[in-house]
Amino acid sequence: MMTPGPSGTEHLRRQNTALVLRSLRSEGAATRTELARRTGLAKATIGTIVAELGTGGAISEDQSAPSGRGRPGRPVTLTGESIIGLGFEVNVDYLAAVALDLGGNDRISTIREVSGDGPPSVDELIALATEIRDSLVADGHSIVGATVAVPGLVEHDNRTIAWAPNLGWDDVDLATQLETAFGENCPTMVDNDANCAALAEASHGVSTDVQNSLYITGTVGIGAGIVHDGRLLRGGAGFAGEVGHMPIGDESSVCGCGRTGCWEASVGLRAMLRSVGMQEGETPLSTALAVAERASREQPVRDALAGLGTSLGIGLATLATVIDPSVIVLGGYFVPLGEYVVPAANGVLEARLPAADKHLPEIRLSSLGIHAAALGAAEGALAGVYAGAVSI
Amino acid sequence: MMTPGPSGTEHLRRQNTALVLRSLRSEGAATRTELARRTGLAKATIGTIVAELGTGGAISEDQSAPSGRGRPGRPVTLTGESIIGLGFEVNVDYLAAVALDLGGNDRISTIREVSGDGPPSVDELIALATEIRDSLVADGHSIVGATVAVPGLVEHDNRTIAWAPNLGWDDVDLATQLETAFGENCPTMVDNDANCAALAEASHGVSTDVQNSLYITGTVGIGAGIVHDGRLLRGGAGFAGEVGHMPIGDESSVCGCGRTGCWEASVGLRAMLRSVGMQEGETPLSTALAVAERASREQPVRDALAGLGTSLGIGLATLATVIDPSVIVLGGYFVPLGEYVVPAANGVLEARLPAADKHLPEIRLSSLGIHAAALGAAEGALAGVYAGAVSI
DNA sequence: TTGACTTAATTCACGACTCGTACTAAACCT
DNA sequence: AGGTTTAGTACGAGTCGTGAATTAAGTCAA
Repeated sequence: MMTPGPSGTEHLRRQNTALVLRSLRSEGAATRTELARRTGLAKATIGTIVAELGTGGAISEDQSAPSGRGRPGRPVTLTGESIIGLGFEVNVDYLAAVALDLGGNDRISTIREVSGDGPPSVDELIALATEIRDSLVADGHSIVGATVAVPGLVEHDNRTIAWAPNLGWDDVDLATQLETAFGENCPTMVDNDANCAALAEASHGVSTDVQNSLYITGTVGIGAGIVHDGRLLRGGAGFAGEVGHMPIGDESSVCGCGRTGCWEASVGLRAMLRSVGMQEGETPLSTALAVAERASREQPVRDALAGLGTSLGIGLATLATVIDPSVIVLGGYFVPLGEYVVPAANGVLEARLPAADKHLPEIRLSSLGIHAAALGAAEGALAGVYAGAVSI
Repeated sequence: MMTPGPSGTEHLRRQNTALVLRSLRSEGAATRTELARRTGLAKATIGTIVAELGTGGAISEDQSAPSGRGRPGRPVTLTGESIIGLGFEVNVDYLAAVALDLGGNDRISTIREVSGDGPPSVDELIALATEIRDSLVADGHSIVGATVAVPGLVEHDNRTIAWAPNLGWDDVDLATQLETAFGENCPTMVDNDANCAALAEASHGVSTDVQNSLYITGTVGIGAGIVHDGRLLRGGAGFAGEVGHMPIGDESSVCGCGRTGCWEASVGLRAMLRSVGMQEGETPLSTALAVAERASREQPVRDALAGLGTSLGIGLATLATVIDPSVIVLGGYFVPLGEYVVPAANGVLEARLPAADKHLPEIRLSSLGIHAAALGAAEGALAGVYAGAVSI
């Protein structure tokens, strides 16, 4: 049921160090005394931890802070410039990379279009990853880990891609390939892109204020990332969140997977375009922008989008009934169309949720854009530090 | 995102003590040397922990064990006779109580029919609870906690009933009422009955071998308990698992909640009876036994139950797509009808799950019967001990 | 029966950790 | 200048886990 390993005293120190780091991140810079109050640790303990963190380059000390009586405190700030987590996203038409330091600043944030046609190759990803890593290492940064977000199913060990139809990278042990490419010790993980985006919204986006959130990706397919009690819900085999194929849609609409009645056959990009009678553009986002532009002028388009919102709401109501998120974040193509689909979706939630009068999840629109998945991947790479699993 | 408190050295000891306890429970009795190997702790540490556990009455020591060469080890067994977790279940027509010791033996297991008609009163529960507690305390047992399972929504703090239509116990702060009734320090929690049953199956039932399971209650209503990574999934407000009202059923069937299309309007007890053309009996279980008896003789009944299995399968496929359980446990009235509904449900899972060829959840039938919820509640009361949160 | 051998459990000295108290440092106020 | 107030540090005490050495308790062979 639960199996953390044995704990020695140095584990205790990592735990408390992580506690200080989390406090600095979530509640901002503070003096040692203030940190002692926030964490409940003794002042002496805070002193040694902060000193250690200082030599490790995780924090910087602002000079003095005049405030009323007494000796002024010296607030420590979580800059962590030299401590970096790497995040990558592999998508059909681009590669994205984000380098996030402990302070939460993205020191690198890149999108690289894929050269030829067809999805990128593993070699292209490795080239991008090693290039970025090398430049960071050359600048004296120390990298604590890397995560790659992919559109597909990832094994539960977070190392191997089980099934990624859009990339054709089936059964690729991506984590090991990258680790050997990096040469040095740089623990690497692979995760689903929706999971990563959900983590990004929960740590840097619009759902930072809650512990339970549900992120919905909206492109041609529909995926979900579920954050429960601050942690990703991955499921027994790592395949949780493939909500696009929930059998709750119209039985007459055929899904790309060959089945009928899949949710994404009703609310995916193609279904949306069919309902408004428009053609697909360059990217899901540009397509949605074009639709939003027409919706601002034409009532029938607005009506069609409200219908889409209803279908969306039915799926969201199903999901909310099961996992009870505090916040639902809509991403991808739903963002530009938010004002047209969210009211209808909200109406369905109010009508269908068993505990609607007690508690209703709040629908919000993603604010992170195309970097979401890579940012969440980088955050995931840093997670071990904040959890006390990794020492710095 | 994560907020465990500060850790001192005594916390470390509790952590490692809990590690030993878990090892003893899940892998059985062992000598100190064997425990050191299993947990990774030093032999000296195991020695002191075992000694402490011995004086606390959690373990007992079998005398010697002749096995080949060398000094024979003295296996320690997790009897924990004096350390008790209490579990209660409040249902419409009965109260159940289970007293579970650390060794996993239920020392008391009682069902009490409710006297008058209508659901039991809070006073009846308190009477039963204090009676059982007093008799255990009189026998020298020490009670580490109590949990009450109720059919309804429980606030996220696990203390207050938010909504229990079948009991009429809305907005009752049951935890505080029981704690004051107990007098002494006996931390008490309240939880949903499906959650408790899920925990029971995961700790003593048919899903002990996996970390991710989904339990489905089948009575007039349908509920779910979700165990993810060995822990209950409760959701942002504690309302997760109200799957009976997922909007995935037949739009023409009216649910008891007044809506249409709820899953339980298609697979609840009443819907099942309608499909086979039979009347409701005394209890859901006796009703299902009568149906199973007729199904063993009449093909039309079997056909109707297969149809029910298909509806069941659609809901299970929806759930499995979202949370990816390794095992699905069917409880309540589904148990006697298992052989008639499971094959159809399995067929739907195979046809509908996106990753069906990679991984398919296994449907199993509950083995714990009517005590399931109370047993899980007792297990939940002991959970703090195994997690290292409570010292003994 | 005796003595070598093997394995289990305990003892002990050591290092790492946290904590509380006493002490020093650095400001402001009168 | 001297007092006051608050921040940070130094230090000893107590707890914990660890590894090596030691003791305990059997088997096995002669």
